[in-house]
Amino acid sequence: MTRPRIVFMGTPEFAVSSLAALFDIGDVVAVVTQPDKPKGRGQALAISPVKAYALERGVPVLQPQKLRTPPFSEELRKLAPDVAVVTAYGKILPKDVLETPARGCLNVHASLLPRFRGAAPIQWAIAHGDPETGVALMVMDEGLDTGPVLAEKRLPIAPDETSATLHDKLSKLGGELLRESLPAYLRGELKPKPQPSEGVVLAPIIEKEEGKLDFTRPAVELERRLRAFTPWPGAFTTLEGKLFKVHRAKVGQGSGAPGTVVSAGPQGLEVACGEGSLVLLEVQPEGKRVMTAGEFLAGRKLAPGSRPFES
RNA sequence: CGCGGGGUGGAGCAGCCUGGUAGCUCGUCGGGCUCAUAACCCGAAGGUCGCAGGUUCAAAUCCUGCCCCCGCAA
Repeated sequence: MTRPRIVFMGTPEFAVSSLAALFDIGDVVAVVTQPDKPKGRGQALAISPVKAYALERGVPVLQPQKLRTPPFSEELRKLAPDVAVVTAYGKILPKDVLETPARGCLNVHASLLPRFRGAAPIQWAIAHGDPETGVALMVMDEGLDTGPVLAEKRLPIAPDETSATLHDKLSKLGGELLRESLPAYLRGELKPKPQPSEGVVLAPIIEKEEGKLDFTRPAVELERRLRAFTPWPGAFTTLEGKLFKVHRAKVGQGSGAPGTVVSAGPQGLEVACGEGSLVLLEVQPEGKRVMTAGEFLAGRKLAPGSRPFES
């Protein structure tokens, strides 16, 4: 076929490399992204990373408030797309939208389906302690990440992986997956393969509360969650009523009543957990910059046996 | 004008309210002790207290403006 007409839908940084890949595959006739929203300390209106990139490439940008009223599918139909590619758009697509592109809507999802269906697959893959994850290209249906899979690429999860690092790797991998598989799909060479009914795990959107450190849990779990929820919402507790963030920690062998300080020194601030202990390495008191546990302890003595955290 | 915390020797903090000798825990340098150690002892260097004005006999401390860092929120 001639160069396919592609409509891209996506919003955050993660989606940018997918969009970039599409320019090598066909004509990107429009980019759909979430409306501009106030962001940052000054509450200035910010455009999405996808919009910024689209503007750079001179592609028309659509930012519908709603996909149903007025019917977004009408606008989409006028673009006569051969296919729509969706990467982290942030909204459920209604049926009439899914049916508008001639070859359907494809989704780049950041997990090995059917594991981690949902909004936060990267985070949950780390939180679950999975040894590997990946990206999947699937044909969208009306369910939540339930469509048949066309192709996937795998990636090991490093022991010190955070969602920040994994996010970048998978984003890039998503672009590669599109370059390799989308042309083949458009030529009719890829067969959608229904997801197995076994092994389904949901990856619900992360709430701020998820980052709260519960020292009654095993240290291994807390350490994984810390990495999973970096950079957002992070791992935190409170110290004298003020927010106390933990940016880096490792599992230790100490023991004691959950939440008590096992040891405090240049090597870290060791806190007893339900199982084992968590050695806090980099922390950040509210209003302060990130600092090592040693630096923090130089100005704030925490005696072993005390229980300063009020989470 | 979205809310809030903070800028004090190299690091982290106290002092500011109730102006008048710049303190603490580390680090650094020199010396000592020890089989040894994140140890301990002795001594030393190092600060225009973010910047600019103002009030005052006197400002880290009170007042005004500006710069920078950070938390919340999104």
